[in-house]
Amino acid sequence: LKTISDVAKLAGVSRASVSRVINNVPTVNAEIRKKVLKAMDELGFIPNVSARNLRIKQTRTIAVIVPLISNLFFSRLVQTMGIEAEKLGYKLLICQSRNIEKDELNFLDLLKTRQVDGIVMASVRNSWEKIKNYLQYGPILMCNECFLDEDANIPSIKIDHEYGGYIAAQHLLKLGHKRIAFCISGDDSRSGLERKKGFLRAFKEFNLSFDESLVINNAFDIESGREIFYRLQALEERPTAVFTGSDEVAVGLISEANKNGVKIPEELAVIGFDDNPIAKIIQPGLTTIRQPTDDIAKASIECIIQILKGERDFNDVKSIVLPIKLIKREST
Amino acid sequence: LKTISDVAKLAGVSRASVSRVINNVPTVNAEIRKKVLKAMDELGFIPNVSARNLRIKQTRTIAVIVPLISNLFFSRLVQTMGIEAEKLGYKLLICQSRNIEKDELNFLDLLKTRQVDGIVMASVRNSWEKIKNYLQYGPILMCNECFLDEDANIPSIKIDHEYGGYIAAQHLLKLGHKRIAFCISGDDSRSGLERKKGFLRAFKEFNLSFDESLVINNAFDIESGREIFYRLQALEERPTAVFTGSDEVAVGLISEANKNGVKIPEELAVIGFDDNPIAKIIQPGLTTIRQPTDDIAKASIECIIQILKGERDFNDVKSIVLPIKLIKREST
DNA sequence: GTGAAAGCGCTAACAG
DNA sequence: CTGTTAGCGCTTTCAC
Repeated sequence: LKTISDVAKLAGVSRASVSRVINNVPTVNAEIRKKVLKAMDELGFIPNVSARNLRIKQTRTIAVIVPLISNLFFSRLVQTMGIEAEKLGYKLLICQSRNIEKDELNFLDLLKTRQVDGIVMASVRNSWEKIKNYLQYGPILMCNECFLDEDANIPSIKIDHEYGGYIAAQHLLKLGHKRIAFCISGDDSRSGLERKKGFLRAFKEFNLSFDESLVINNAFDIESGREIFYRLQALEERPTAVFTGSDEVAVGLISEANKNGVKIPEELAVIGFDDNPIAKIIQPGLTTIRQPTDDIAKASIECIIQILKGERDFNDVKSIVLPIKLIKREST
Repeated sequence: LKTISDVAKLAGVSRASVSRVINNVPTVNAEIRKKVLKAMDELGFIPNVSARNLRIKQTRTIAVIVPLISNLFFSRLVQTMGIEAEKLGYKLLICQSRNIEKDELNFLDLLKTRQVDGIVMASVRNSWEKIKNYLQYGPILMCNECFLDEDANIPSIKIDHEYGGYIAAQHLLKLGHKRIAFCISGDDSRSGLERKKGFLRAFKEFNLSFDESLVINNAFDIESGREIFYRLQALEERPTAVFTGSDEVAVGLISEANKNGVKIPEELAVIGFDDNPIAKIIQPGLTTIRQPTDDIAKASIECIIQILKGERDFNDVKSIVLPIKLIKREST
């Protein structure tokens, strides 16, 4: 494998000149550029990126932390992030924390060890206390997640989860539902708690009280949706509607309802979150809250790259909130 | 940010000793180890991985090339690969080629530029001629894909696509279908062509001829499944069954059939491929060919890492074929 | 505009 | 078992 010195020797110039040609420094004599290019071509020279990284103290790589990538929302989010990063000349390293705090910290260590230039957290399990220690090593951006701590001071690109919970509840309450189950992905996820706040706000506006026993944790995939159906059926006082927090959970739940002859929405109304393609596939079509997934992904990547390039100051970015809306289909 | 020299100075030992402690070299005096550890801790020392990579000429990173990650099959594949790589101490860089030849080559360049140690190709668009030039820079493994060229000599972990096409066709032919549409993901994908071979073999066994006008290209997601439904409906001589090549396509197609009152399987039988969770969600349940996605992913990662560690010789690995099977549900 | 030289932070012979 | 030494391949002042 050839190095910059081999090229310099063959072209009869200095290594510095070769480096300048590689990096498209404009003030290089056309003659030299030509000779260098020719030599590079002849030798099949390819610059060694590790060496370059060491020297410039950058990797042009950013990490994104998600729980698991096969989740429909996250796979789409990460797909768009990857394409966007690529476009801007960066690599995206996808890190699956599986909601394990320890793993999440290990991925944050990528910043310390200089393996990535910045991190986008599309999922957080650790406390703000823990996370903030990493900020000294590079920029961290929250993507659709948040800290409940008042003093958490970190830029975030997200939707208004509180409002999402609010419009979901409002929609169901307007339809006359009074007992509504509320699902949270993961165990007390923060965005889930935000949504719950909005949910409760709607109940308050309707002068109704929410039965806390109807909160269901760890609802994150099709399989958990199936289980939740049976759990709800087993209740003495069954709810007449359920907010699932994700389309995947909704779809699992509806599928099981269909199998058991429970009519949706007559016997149980279902509202999802995200608006994935499966929301249109299931029968009946799923009413849901649409998230602008691609916009969230693009904005996150653009933002962190701007910060890395110094085009934007980390402390100036506060919170960017993207719009959501209710998509009415047949499940409510 | 502290370096190994800072630690050495504080601990009163040489940089080499610090390095040995970092790398858990066993032959280090306990006393020295303790002093070094203490110094590292005091200084908050974190080794710089770029420097290490440069020195050892490795990155402990492998790349996997897929078309797009939000596809249900690939997101699951890559999820498992990521977890497996992590377990074995490697990072997985996910590269989305979007089926663009140029992009695929750009990702292969990661090998040349020493940014990754090896590559797993879960998708190939370029010719064997092009790909083989990259083998001199590091190991490349095919994952569920293949080259049609006779002389292509490269290890691959995959299912028997030919057999998959065969059992799908056989199942439908046994049910009495004679006109069956055949979908291929992408445009002449290689695994798709393999499947078609098996498809034709079954026709031959039944002494039937296959109508080439029933081949449909570029079938890869839910949306294309929808379109295919209408395309099939528009035909003069409609097929009575369709092999979609993926569950996503099948589900899009069935969804549209339901909407239009076309009875599945009475008016149109549908068979998918993969056996994703959505196969059980759609109504009627989707008959499909189950791929051992997780096994494929694990075997691929294990294999390439063994090669990288020198525990296995690149040229000894031939082809590893994993079993598939027909899952009968209600759509056929 | 170009080259010489220093050094990014780490590891691995080698000698002791 | 430990320290000295010599780079890995590249970029970037700083003179010229």
